[in-house]
Amino acid sequence: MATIYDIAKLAKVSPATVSRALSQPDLVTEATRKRVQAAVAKLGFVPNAAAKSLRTRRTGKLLVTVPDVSNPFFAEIVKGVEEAAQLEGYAVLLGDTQLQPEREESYAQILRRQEADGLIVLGHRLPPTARELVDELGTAAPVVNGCEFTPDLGVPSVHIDNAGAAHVAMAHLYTLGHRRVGVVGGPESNPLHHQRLEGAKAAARANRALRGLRIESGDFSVESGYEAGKRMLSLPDRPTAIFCFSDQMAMGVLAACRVLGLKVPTDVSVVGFDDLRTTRFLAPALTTISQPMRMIGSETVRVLLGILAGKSHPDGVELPFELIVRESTAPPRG
Amino acid sequence: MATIYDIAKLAKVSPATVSRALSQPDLVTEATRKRVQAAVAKLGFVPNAAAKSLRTRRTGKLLVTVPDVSNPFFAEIVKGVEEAAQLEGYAVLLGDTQLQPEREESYAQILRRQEADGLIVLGHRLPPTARELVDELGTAAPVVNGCEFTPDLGVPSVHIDNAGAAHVAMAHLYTLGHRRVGVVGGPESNPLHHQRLEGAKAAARANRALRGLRIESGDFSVESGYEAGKRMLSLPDRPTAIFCFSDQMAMGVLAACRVLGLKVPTDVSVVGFDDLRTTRFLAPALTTISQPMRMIGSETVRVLLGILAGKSHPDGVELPFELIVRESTAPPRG
DNA sequence: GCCTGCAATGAAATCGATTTCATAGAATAC
DNA sequence: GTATTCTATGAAATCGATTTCATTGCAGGC
Repeated sequence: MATIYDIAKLAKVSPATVSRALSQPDLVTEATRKRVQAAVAKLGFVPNAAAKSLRTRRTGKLLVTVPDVSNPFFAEIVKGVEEAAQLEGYAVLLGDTQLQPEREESYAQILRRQEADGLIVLGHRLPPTARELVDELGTAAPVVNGCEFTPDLGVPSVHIDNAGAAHVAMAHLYTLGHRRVGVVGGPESNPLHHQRLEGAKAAARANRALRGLRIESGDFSVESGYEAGKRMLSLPDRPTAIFCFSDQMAMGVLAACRVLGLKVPTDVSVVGFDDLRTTRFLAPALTTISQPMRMIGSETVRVLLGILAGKSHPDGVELPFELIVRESTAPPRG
Repeated sequence: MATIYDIAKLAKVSPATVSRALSQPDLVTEATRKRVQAAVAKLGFVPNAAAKSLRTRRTGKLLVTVPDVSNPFFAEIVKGVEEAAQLEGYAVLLGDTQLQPEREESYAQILRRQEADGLIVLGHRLPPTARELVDELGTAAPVVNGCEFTPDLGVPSVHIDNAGAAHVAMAHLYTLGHRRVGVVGGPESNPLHHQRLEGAKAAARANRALRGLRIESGDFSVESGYEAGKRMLSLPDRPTAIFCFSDQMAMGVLAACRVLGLKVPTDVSVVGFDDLRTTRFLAPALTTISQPMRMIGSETVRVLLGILAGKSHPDGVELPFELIVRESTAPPRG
């Protein structure tokens, strides 16, 4: 592997000049720049990243930790992150935490070792090492949260108004005339779950239907939606509509309906959350809350790079959502 | 940030000893190791990755390039990669190429700059820089291909027998009694597409049904499956069964059937490919070829680490597939 | 014609770890 | 008891870039 010294020798200049010719071209004459470039081309020189990063204290990498990349919701956000990062000249280090604290921590260490310039956490807690960093540096800590907003995290967050979105989804069902509405939520420990549940309850209250509200929790996966759906729909006074906190769970509920011989939306209305790319192709096409996943990803990058550039964004960013009405919701029968 | 020199001073040893105490503990006495560890704990020392990597020429990172992370098929493979990598102490750099040659190339450069120890390509071509590397180093080049096997790539590959799998899927349809069978393939340029098409044709030939074979191409996405399905099913002598080269396209075909008022499997049988986690929850549950995506991911890591350890795997690995019969296939009507 | 200021360059220090080589002292061999 | 091998450690070189500081030479000001 050729080094900057080899280039220097070949171009008959000092290594310092080579460095300048490559990273700050306007500091050298046209002539030397040309000579350096020629030498670079001839030897196929590529600067060593470790050496550069050791000196400059920049790695050009952003670390993203995600509970599960194979979950299409997160995959879409990661895609947005990657896209924005690449556009800004950064590479993406991906950490799949599987919600295991040890994995979360082990990825946070990567930031401490200065193997990445910043951290994007798609999840609701900061591992100890990241916590320390945030406590030390305050709003200058290069840590941003994506999609799961919790004020006590102490880092900027990019998210939608989850309570508001849940409210809108439920209001849609109440407006159609439903009174007994089921909610398939996320894990109890999840702040998203709580925010959405708050919104859902508020809507129920506003429609004097709190009593008809039934709540089950899942883990956002199709399987858990299927199970929760079966439980809920086997009740004697089963709900006439179900609002799920993810499209995947809604898909599970749809499958549960089929198994139980219930027609959607005739017997049961179903609303999802996320608007994954495939949801509109489900049978029936799913009514859902659309959230801008790509943009959540790209905005986290923007906020993070802002912090790296010295601008702090203590409050993060709130992005818009939208209720998309498709075929899976209708007035209750009779 | 504390450095190894600070630790050395505090522990009253030389930096060399600190380094040894941390990376090769059996080279130092128990006593000094303890002193060093105490100092490390006290100062919260974390070794600088760039410095380490500059000296050792190892980064502890593997680069994965993928056409589209938000495609659940690739997301699942990436998950397998991440899992295996983390288990072996490696981190994963993720590159989403969007099939754009410039992006592919820009990621290959990362390998050249020695920002990663190896490259996993999920795709069917090597960008120029990776090509060079492979030409230079031969089977010692730390480059592995995942899922899209082409012998002329010149790098080991982890994949299933795509032609064989397509053959099995088609044979299933012919055994049910179908004669007019449609195939929704991938892009013409895609080697996977060709291998599967070969297998499909062979099956058609073996069943004397070549004439009834109709071929459309998509791009593996739901949308393209939907379009291809509509085209195919609007024909006067429409096929009674359709084999899609991805579950996503099969999902699109299912949606097309609904729009055209055709029942699956009564009017049309549909077979997918991949067995994504959600396909069994589709309506109707999809008959498909199951391929071990996670394992494809983890095996690429294993092969790659093998190469880094000096073992070459010129032939790569072929993993098993399986036909999973669910509800979307049945004998043709009448 | 001399002084000042700027542009272009080079020498050498620097980033923070690892590793080679040398050395002192302890352990073993005979 | 002496020679020899280990063991534990330290000094200094090293990885490959960037950057500070110094120097040279030339243009412009007076």
